[in-house]
Amino acid sequence: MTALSRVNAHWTTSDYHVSRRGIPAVSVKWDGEGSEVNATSADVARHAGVSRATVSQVLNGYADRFAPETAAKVYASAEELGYEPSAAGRTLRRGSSDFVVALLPHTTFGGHLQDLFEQMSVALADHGYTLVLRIAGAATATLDRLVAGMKPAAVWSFAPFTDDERAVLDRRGVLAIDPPSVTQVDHNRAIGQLQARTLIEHGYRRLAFAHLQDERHDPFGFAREDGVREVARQHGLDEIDVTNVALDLDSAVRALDGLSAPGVAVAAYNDDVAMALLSAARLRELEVPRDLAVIGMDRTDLSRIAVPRLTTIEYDIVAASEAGTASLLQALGAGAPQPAAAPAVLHLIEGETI
Amino acid sequence: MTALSRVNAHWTTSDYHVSRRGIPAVSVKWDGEGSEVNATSADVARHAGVSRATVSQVLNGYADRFAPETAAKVYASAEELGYEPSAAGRTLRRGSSDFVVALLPHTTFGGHLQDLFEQMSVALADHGYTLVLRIAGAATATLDRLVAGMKPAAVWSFAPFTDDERAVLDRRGVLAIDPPSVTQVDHNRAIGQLQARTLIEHGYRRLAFAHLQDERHDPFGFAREDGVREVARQHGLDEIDVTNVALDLDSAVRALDGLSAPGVAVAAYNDDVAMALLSAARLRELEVPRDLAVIGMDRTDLSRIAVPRLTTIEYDIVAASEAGTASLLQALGAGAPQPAAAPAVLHLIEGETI
DNA sequence: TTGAAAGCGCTAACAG
DNA sequence: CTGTTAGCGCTTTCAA
Repeated sequence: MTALSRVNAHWTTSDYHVSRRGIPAVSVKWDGEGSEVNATSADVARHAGVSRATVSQVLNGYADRFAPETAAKVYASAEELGYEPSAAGRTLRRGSSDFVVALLPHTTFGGHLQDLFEQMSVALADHGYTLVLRIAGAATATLDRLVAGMKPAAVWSFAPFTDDERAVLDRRGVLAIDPPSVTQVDHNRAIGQLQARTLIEHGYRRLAFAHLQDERHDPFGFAREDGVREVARQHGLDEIDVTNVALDLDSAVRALDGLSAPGVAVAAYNDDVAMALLSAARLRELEVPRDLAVIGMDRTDLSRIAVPRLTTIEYDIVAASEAGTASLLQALGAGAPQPAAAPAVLHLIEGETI
Repeated sequence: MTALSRVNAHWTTSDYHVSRRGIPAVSVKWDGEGSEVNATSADVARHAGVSRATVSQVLNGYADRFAPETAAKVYASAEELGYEPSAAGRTLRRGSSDFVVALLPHTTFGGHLQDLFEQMSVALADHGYTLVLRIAGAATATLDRLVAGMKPAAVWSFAPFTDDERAVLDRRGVLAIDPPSVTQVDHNRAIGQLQARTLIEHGYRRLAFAHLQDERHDPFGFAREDGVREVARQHGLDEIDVTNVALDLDSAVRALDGLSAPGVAVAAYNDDVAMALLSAARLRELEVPRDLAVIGMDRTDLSRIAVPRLTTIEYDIVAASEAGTASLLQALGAGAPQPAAAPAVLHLIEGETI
């Protein structure tokens, strides 16, 4: 995994390489040479000796209305010509396209997000949908253009829609799918709860939560904090401390100084925050975990490399995404059977920091 | 920045929230109540008291062919009705859409990539294009479907296209833009050179390069290694050592043991690799930078938090992306003036590890 | 069991 | 200066 790894090439304008193959003036000959480009359904029909209507029907799942050999001819013809239906034509006729737009959250954009989208891409492709991605934070005006222009079958978001996004999607009448904030909160709460329970099991009685202090909007931190607090109360502990950590050493040291360490056990928003606190502890010559205990969240590669290794929680994004995909397909009316039960997605990763 | 931060919510199928606003049967009344959804150019024309052709012309940059007040009526009408042209209709007519597909490299997917795409989104939107993202590396069959169906104005890639991708794009006759591998190599070479020069300026005479050993394809490492080697030779140093580091402690320790430290100065593929080596050095009780010098690449947040702070190189992705966007627009025929000179994109970040 | 015809929204050529 | 017309590729009645 290379969650940390950044993009790392650069170029100048003149360095780019542009190519476009000559587009043949007429689309299809008699299968003359090599595979053809951009065959239309009319081409397929002619090649198969049937009408365009027949091609359309057969290729859209109504093959059983036709004689088997007719259907076979159509399939063969489409295959030979490398036919892919034009999204434009179909969209125009049907009123909405087969594209599904997924909004990429700007907040969390780790290395594993692509695994999620890859899983979704494949699952959706099986049902004839094509997944495209959009940066969520980008101006909602361009979202409006995208939705109005592309007429996607659905817009899906990993994080709850902002009010602006919601307004645009409603106005354009597009199927909009996001996790309702309530549940999102509950699940993030579960993360906080797991962190707190783990700390308490290890004997800690003074808990704290360290937020990531970031310029970007953080939709998750407060729910996690609540999860920690809740468990602390259930165990009759003192009210938890709450602090903010930006990803620089000064900020981490300041946060640590405010924490009335030694002896406190911190649930960190994520592994970055946890690592920052560990560095701060080292500067202050606190011993981990004796003087300061820390549990992270995410199981980044670097958290495993740290000395001592960070105790953290792993989130199985692929397992989680399968559930998300299922709900998306269900909303689209593509009868995906529901998975029997939600799979476990949270795993405690042992380290030496608690 | 939260390059490290992973996605961190989870959900089950039943948790998702689905909504679709009722779509009005008829698109436009006499501007009766609130803004209308999905007005067509015919609606705009009727509302403005002109023909559809006039609307089309005015809205596509030929307003000067008409009387000023006619154009004004059209603009006002479109505005009032919230008109966004249908991509499907336009695509059908024109043969290609206004979408530009950007392929997301699977290899490097750091937190800053979204800044790049945001910059591109805005720049393209100014010229009437809409950027959508695709995970590269996902089955090329779905790329084929996407290209054949969406008929994008261009497909742009940050990393050179694979042969499969190139074949699909050629076959569909779509404008394909990627950095040619030669230049890509040269620029990565510049990164290696800068690392080596920096180490040498600090007095080191025995250099090494540490690759990231990763399951994913690494298109950049070898060029960087070459850059380091080249500078080492120019300065008459011994041949450089080369090693591989996976992102776990065992691997890093093994690599370090093979390096004939103490005394060696390592140019790391990226900050992750550098951090792994620093952890290994700590385990082996080597003192940094006396026994082991390390320079990274990327300037991750955690590299700044490390004690001692990592000396590294920052890559200004937004400056770099501007050049990329310019070349894209140029290829699209949207006459973007070339930036005068390529901006500096590589910056040395001082730390205490060399 | 299959085909003919209409029309989705748009733009380009041409006519007035 | 502006409008009429045709047709991009597809799917969906409806008729044969």
